[in-house]
Amino acid sequence: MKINKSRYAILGLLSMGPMSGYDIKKKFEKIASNFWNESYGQIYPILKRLNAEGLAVKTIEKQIGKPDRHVYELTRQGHEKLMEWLKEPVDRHIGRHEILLKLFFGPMISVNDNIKQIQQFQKIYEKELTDLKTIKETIKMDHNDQSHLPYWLMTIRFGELVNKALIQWSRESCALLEKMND
Amino acid sequence: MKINKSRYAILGLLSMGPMSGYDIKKKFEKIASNFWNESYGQIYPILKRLNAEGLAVKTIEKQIGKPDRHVYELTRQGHEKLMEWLKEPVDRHIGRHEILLKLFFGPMISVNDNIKQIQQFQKIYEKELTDLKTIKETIKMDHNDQSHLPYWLMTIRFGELVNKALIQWSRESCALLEKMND
DNA sequence: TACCGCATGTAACGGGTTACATGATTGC
DNA sequence: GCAATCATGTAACCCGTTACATGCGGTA
Repeated sequence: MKINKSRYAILGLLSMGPMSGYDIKKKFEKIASNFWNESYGQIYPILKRLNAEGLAVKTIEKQIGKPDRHVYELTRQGHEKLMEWLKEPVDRHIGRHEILLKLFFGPMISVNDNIKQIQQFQKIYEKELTDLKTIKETIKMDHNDQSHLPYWLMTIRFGELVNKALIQWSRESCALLEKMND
Repeated sequence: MKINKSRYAILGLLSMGPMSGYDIKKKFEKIASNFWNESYGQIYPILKRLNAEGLAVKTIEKQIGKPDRHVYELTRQGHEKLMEWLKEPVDRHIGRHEILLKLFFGPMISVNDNIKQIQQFQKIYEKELTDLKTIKETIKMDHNDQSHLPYWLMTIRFGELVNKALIQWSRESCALLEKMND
């Protein structure tokens, strides 16, 4: 059994207020880019389907000088579908980290080349850790009602802990490889 | 630009010795299930392509009472293609953890329902942590040459650190939500 | 008798990204 | 004059899983 997460991601954003496809993309980039993103290629067809299935209603807002906005609002059924999904247990998520695959075949290249790979990997997550600080500030500004903030901060904390673990692993692994070099 | 990781995963396994599609699947399950898996729907077509592109050669081993084995062996070009890829820098990997998406819309359901979600999430990674011990033992048996072992243990260590971080996050988050309940 | 392991493969489907098409306004 | 922002959408891909088809031999 396979469920479409993007569908629920969009349903979820709409639950916080009426929005257009364009708004949805921007919102994800602004406040959830640390763990989620959606492309227009997903968003627009999904909105169409949500509308067809009676989970959202569409209103067209005319604008002058700018294209029309197609604003979607959740129906009661939409809210219910979302809540159902929120209560369903999550399933295991396999990482498929490319660095692990490369390291798995480590002996094919030199120890130094492996060290370089890990160092580059480490840099990615060090940057991510500093980026998280910016997102944290952004969401503290953005939340309209009190209720979302604690949950949003949990997603930040998740990123902090995981990134720190990845950095620690990088340091450990490099140290190990450097010992092998002697 | 988009590269096919499965292709290189298979190329990598073949670099450790001639193998059939069936062997490849079993090998991944046995020694890399903590971070990688491939389905037959990927493996067989990829092997066909590797052969067509001159990266692997195919030999058919007849067996009695069992189906023929189509054994693939890397060519020199195959080895080179693999080494090239191993040296290419890895790119950022966005998690798309369903639990974070659900938590993001946490206020839609009760605090207790959110706690339940996190507890279930935590259980998954506690189990994963104990499973890692088994895999660790398996790979200590399985490695034929000395060279791979340290790298394989690094992939295990990766899992240990990340899973521990996820468990810690679960505990912290549950504690936070329980405080909100009062 | 029924299922599991061995072993190959394909077809259908669903998920997701990227590139493209359109077109007005605003700012450098 | 050029790029960016606003705003919608589609088509072509690639990636990946699942289900199915085939068929022998051993075990419970």
